[in-house]
Amino acid sequence: MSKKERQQKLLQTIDGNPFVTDRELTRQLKVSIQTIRLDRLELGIPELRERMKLMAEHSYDQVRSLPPDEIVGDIVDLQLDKSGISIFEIREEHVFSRNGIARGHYVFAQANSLAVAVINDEIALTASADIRFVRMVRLGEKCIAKAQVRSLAGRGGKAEVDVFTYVVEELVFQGHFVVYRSAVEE
Amino acid sequence: MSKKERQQKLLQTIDGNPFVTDRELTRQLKVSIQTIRLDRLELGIPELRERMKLMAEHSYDQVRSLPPDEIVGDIVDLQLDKSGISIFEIREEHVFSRNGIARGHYVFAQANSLAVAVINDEIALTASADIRFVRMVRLGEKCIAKAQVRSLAGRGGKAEVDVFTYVVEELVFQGHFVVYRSAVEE
DNA sequence: TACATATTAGTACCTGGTTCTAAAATGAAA
DNA sequence: TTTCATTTTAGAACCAGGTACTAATATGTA
Repeated sequence: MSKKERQQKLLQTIDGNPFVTDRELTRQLKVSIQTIRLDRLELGIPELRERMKLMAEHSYDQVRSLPPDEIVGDIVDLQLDKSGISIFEIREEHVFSRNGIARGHYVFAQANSLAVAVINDEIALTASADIRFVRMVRLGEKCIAKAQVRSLAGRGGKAEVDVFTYVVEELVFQGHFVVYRSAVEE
Repeated sequence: MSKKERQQKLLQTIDGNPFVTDRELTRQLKVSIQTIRLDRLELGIPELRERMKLMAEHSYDQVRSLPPDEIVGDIVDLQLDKSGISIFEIREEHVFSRNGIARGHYVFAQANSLAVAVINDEIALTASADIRFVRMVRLGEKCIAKAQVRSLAGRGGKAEVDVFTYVVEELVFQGHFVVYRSAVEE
């Protein structure tokens, strides 16, 4: 493998998983750790901790600068174990090309992500869900999902989260999620 | 200032700025660094790097939405209006970085895609669904989703599709989908 | 005065690096 | 084949921001 190829692969790998350490990269690319570090230097890729810091700052800024009605990012408001709001714009790649209607799983994914994000626990996984697609969502529409934590069992229990998704003022989706939460590491 | 008061202030300070180091905290609270660390220990506040890592993972997991693929999973068998089988392998990009467990919406997306694909109609949209994540799916596992059409109203009506997803022989997901079908172009 | 609690000090050690120097391997041109 | 540049590897010193542990000293209070 040439240097160019390796650096290409390095970029891809780190892009696919930014939490990878140099040591893990040596195993994947079969070169010494010094080479990895020279490559990162040449490519301008910061070290793991710096990458995590940048991501953390970015998300922190996002949640901080909560623009009341402006549409910017994904999660615009998050009160752990209480509520959250996320915004998702339906684009080309989310719709059936035939009719411009959003595929259900994108609308679900937004709600599911939010339901999981709002639960303040190391591990939060969806256990079950009861969902209803109230009306079709079309290309270009902005889905505003609002989550409310309804009940919250102690650590290691289950939480119930209701999510309502609106386009402007109109309800397009509703879901009742049971989220499994646990601090255990299995 | 009492211990309680100080710990209260510590919580507030870190909450207000999670990127603060212990050294900076000593300056603000006028106690030794050991006291700061004992306080963090008692309050269960992780160290700066761990805090940043958690934030980064949280936002990263959140940001990762579904791939812009038309259909999630490979459909390997399809008998329109009857049944279908799709295979989907859980890879890096589908799991929570922290624990390698698949995000629920991918498993849902596979089932949803299949439920829609199995309906032989110009437009087929998910109307509602009742789903259950039976067990967690892990990195590298192959999900085999099997769909069965249960009932089929005439054109313009609703169809009911059951999807069961397995890893090897083990059931990991089950869902009952109500799919809206229509030849109308609205 | 005695005792418990709280605080401070100091050391060894950890991860995941940076920075620097230097040796070895590899490849291509003369 | 020799020569030279590039590439790769190695190793040591050092860094931030900690943890874990031991031990000494303050401080309040009964």
